[in-house]
Formats: sequence, structure tokens, C-alpha cells
Amino acid sequence: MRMSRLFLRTLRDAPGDADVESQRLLVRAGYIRKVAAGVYSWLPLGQRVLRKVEQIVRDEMDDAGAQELSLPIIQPLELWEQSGRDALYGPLMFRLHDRKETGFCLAPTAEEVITATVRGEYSSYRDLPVNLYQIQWKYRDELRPRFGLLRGREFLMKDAYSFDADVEGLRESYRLMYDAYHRVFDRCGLTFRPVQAQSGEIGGDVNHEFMAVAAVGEDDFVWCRSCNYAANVEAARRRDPDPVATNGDEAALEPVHTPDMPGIAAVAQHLGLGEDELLKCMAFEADGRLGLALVPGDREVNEYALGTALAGSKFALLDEDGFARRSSLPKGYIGPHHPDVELIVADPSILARTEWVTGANTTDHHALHAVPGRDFTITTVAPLTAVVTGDACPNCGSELSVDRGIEVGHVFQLGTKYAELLGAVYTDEHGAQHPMVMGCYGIGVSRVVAAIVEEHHDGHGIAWPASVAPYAVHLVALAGKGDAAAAVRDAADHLYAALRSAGVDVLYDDRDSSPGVKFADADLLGMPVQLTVGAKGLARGVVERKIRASGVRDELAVDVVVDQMVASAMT
RNA sequence: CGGGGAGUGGCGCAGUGGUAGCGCACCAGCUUUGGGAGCUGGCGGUCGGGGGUUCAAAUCCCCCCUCCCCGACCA
Repeated sequence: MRMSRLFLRTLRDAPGDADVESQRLLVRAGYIRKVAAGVYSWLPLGQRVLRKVEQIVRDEMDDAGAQELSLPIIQPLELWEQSGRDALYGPLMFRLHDRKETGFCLAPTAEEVITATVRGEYSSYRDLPVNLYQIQWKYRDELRPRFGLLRGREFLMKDAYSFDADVEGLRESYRLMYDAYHRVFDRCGLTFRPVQAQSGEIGGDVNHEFMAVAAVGEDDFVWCRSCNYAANVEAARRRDPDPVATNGDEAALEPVHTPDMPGIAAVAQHLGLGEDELLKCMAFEADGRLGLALVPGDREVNEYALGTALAGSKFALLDEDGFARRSSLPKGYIGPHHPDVELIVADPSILARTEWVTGANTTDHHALHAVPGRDFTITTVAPLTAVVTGDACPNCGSELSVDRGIEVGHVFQLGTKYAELLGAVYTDEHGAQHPMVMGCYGIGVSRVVAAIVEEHHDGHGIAWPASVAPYAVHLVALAGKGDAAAAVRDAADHLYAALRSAGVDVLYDDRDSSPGVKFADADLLGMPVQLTVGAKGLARGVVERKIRASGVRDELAVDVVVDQMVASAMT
């Protein structure tokens, strides 16, 4: 492509509303343009990158045995009413009506439609398994679209759906996708981790999020640098500290005056203690019963873990209203020896210390020497603390790290939920009917583009991995003076033609601009290899090569350039 | 949804009552040519929209729209 004809305008300044580097660079370099909050146009260069990522995804999906189809973006609301997700998604869905006032939505995802589609075609165990996918635009009216392509309201997503006869089949389908995802993100040049995660609103059991490590990520996740352990911050566990036995000679419970100190930090400072010596008592109600969740004062309660510990009970931490109703609970001064407390869930670390400082259940007072088992009775011991960097890995004991990541993929074992709700059943070899067992597998294709830029850029611009670069080579012709100018132009034209006929994708800067502009644009646009044809080099029969990512430069004889480029494209 | 900030040419910005300007970009000419060149001359804006105050509004007042940031409860 000749840059003199490319629909491209690079910007020296990024728009003021860009809030992450990927957005700033993609806009400055002319890959995308914002049309509305969370809605972007993909200009020619951007479209090429999007297609590259798409094609990697398509390759790996096809290799894994999935079949591509295309489902509608406009979906009847009726399907969403059947699955019950109409209400669940609520205002997150873009809604519209046709002229007959029939309700539709713009697809935020496609479990309903795909299930209805398979239901209409397949009904025998002989048909299964089958895995269908599409690469299609999705729509979510996010509360707060932000971070450019990372949280848009319109985004390109690959969604695959597997249908199996039984759970064993599902596990195999899931494994195929899980493995394919590794290959996809490897090929895209991303540093990532699959992490155990919660299922969120889609429902189902086993699932993994694929997190690209990035400071601008919206989700914290926990991973071990020594072993393979990785988990969503809510599902993460640490290795529990060992319990210590009480000697039985601890001093008796002793009240202490702590005026106007409803927080851990103030009390610890006042008493000259570490925050980890204080007992944090978080009040909750579970099925109407008052409970306390106990963690060390320097820790926070992981509500998801608390839910697990309460084994399905409906529970909620007390809010302001709750405290208002429970007037006997002095918020900030609660101790576990409270007469109204019906159950106490304690983190294992509570048993790793013989005595605690805790609330005295009287405003402005705390209590020293609270001994588990003596002064209060623990109903259940279960992991409750939110994991932080430096905690011990539950698998290997090494240090865990809590980092931010961009969720670029998510794989779920859905089970039979949608098949049951929407009637996708098959007949087995004995003539009995069963719901199909489903899995679903998403990749945020447009988000991946942004994630790649987040990982592959520097102060000058983007540095695309070769696998997704819009062009393999950025050929720069420097206009010289007089006869030299003509020679340079001539040599560059020939090189351009030769590279193209050798099958190399070339972006050719044939513009009549100064060298500075051309170099700056080349670095900003980020093709993996830059070839510069200038009068000086040409006189010696060489062109200069610069590897964008490393900045390494060398010179190539003009007559070996094409072979070199073709060879490096192979590797 | 609540709080804060902001909308002025394609992009970045200035302009606190007197009729709109700067840089980049764009167009023309001349010069320049290995890291975002110089000079000269141009094109381009109903100042987010509507209403109001005023002799006069980008500027003051009201309403609306859009955009950005922050905000859950750790006791």
C-alpha cells in the first residue's frame, strides 16, 4: 500500500478523552476513531489488524474442530424472556422495537439463539458432539464505557458453543477450547494466564478466564510465579497459616477505653499493636440469622469466600440500614462474644494466634485477650480473607502475586441450563431424552487488539507482533536532492514492487514528506520491520533495516532484501 | 444513579460582556531534505443545543444533550 493513497491521518496530539495508552496510540496512529462513547470506527489499518486477530482465532477454532456460522445481531426479546436473562441483563441490553412493537435486542451474547438453533436441527446422540462459533459484533450498554476498545459498547467477539451428550463429552470439548485459547493468545503475542473464575451471569460450573497481564486491566487476579496456580481474586486462596494451641494461661478478657475509634487502624495505633493483632468482625445476616465473619484486622473479607463457607445460604453483609435495625451491634466496636450472634465463621488464621484484641460490643471500648474457644465459639472455620501479594501459594507455598489483567477470553462449562430452559434435547441410544450438555467460549477480538497494544508499545508508538501487524514491512523512501532523489525514488519503487510480488505485505511511504515525519510515523504505526531507502545507503548499494520492537538496525544489500524479508516472514 | 470537571475549525488549546484567536493538520508558492523543517499567502468555526438577560453573550442565568473523572460496605 502506498501511503500517499492510504486513508490515514496521524495525529501529533491524542484526543483529550483518551484514557489508556492503547486508545491514545490507536487513535493517534489512525487505526481507529471514536464515534460515540464506547463505539469506534476501524479505519483501514485498524481493520487489517482486526482481520489478522480474527484469522488467528478462526484458524485455531477450525483446528479444534469448531464450525463457523453467523448468528443475527438483532435478536427477539422473546428468547431472552424464555431463558430469564431478559431481566438479568436489564438495562445492559440495547433494546429496540420493530414497527409492530415487537421487542428486540442487540445481541450482548448468543447462548439463547445458538441453543434454539441447535434445538431446531439436532435431536440425536448420533449428532453430538458439535461445536459452533461465530465472530460477530456484540452490544452492551455499559454503565461506564471506558478505556477505549477495552470496554466498549460495541465490540467484536468470537463466541463458540459446544453441545455434548454428557459431562464427559463436555469436559473434552472444554479441554479442546482451553488448549486452543493458549495457542490463540500465544500467537497474538500476549502474556496471559488462565485463571479459575466465577461464572458471573452466564451460569454454570467450571470456568477459566484468560487474563492478559496489563496495568490498565479492570480485574485483579492472583497467580503464583513458581507454579501454575492462578485464580480470580475472588476465587483465590492462600496457604493457611498453621494453628497454634492455646497455653491456657492467657489473661482474662479485659476492656479498654478506645474513644472515637471505630476503625482498625486507629485502635492499633492507640494500643501500639499491629493491625494483624486485632480481630475484624464483619456482621452479616444469613437466612435471617446474625453472623460474624472473623478475619485478622489487616485483612479484608472475601465475600465470595464467605458465600462458599455459608454453603448456599442467602446472606449479605450488614449495610447502614442493617446496623440501624440491629441497635445492639455497635459498628466499629463489635466483638465475637456478642449474645445476639448466632454463628461465627472464622478464617483459619484466627486459630494461628492465641489471643486477639477485639471490639467490646460497647461503643468506645475494645477488649484485650479474646481467646478463641474460651471467649467465643467458632461455628465454622473456612478461608475468608482476600488474598494479597506476598501470601503463600496454596499449591507450592511460594509467593503469590496480585496483578491486574485484561480479560481477553473466558471458557465455561455451562451444563444443561440453557438446554433445559430452551428445550435443546436429544434422544439417546435407548430412546430416552436428555438435555444437551453445553459449554461456551468467548474471545474479545477487538479487546485483544487493545491488549496487544498495551503490551507492545513504547514512547514512540506501537510495535506490533508480526502475527497481527497490518503490514509486515514499512518501506520508507527518503527524498533526496536532484538526481539522488530520482534514484532513491526509483530504487524504492522497484523494491516495493519486488516485495509485493514476493508476497510480502508492504506499507510504502512514498509521500513527499521530510525524513523526520516519515520516521516518526513509521515508529508510531508500528510495523515490525522498517526498511529505509536513502541516497547515502543507495550509493553503497544498501538499505537500512530497523526492527521496530528492539530498535536494532543493520544494513542489507539491495539485492538480498527481498529474500531476507521472505525468509524472516517464514520464521 | 449520586458527586466533580469539560464541550470553541479535523486534533491540541487560549479567550470572564464589545462581535473569535494560537499551535498542529490541510491548500498554494518558494526554500529545505537522515528523526515530527522555514518563510509567505490561504481554506476552514451558527463557540454542544434551546431559551432568557443585555444596546451588545463563547463569556451572565435557566433547561437539555454529549464527553471525561470519582463514587459500593472492611466495622
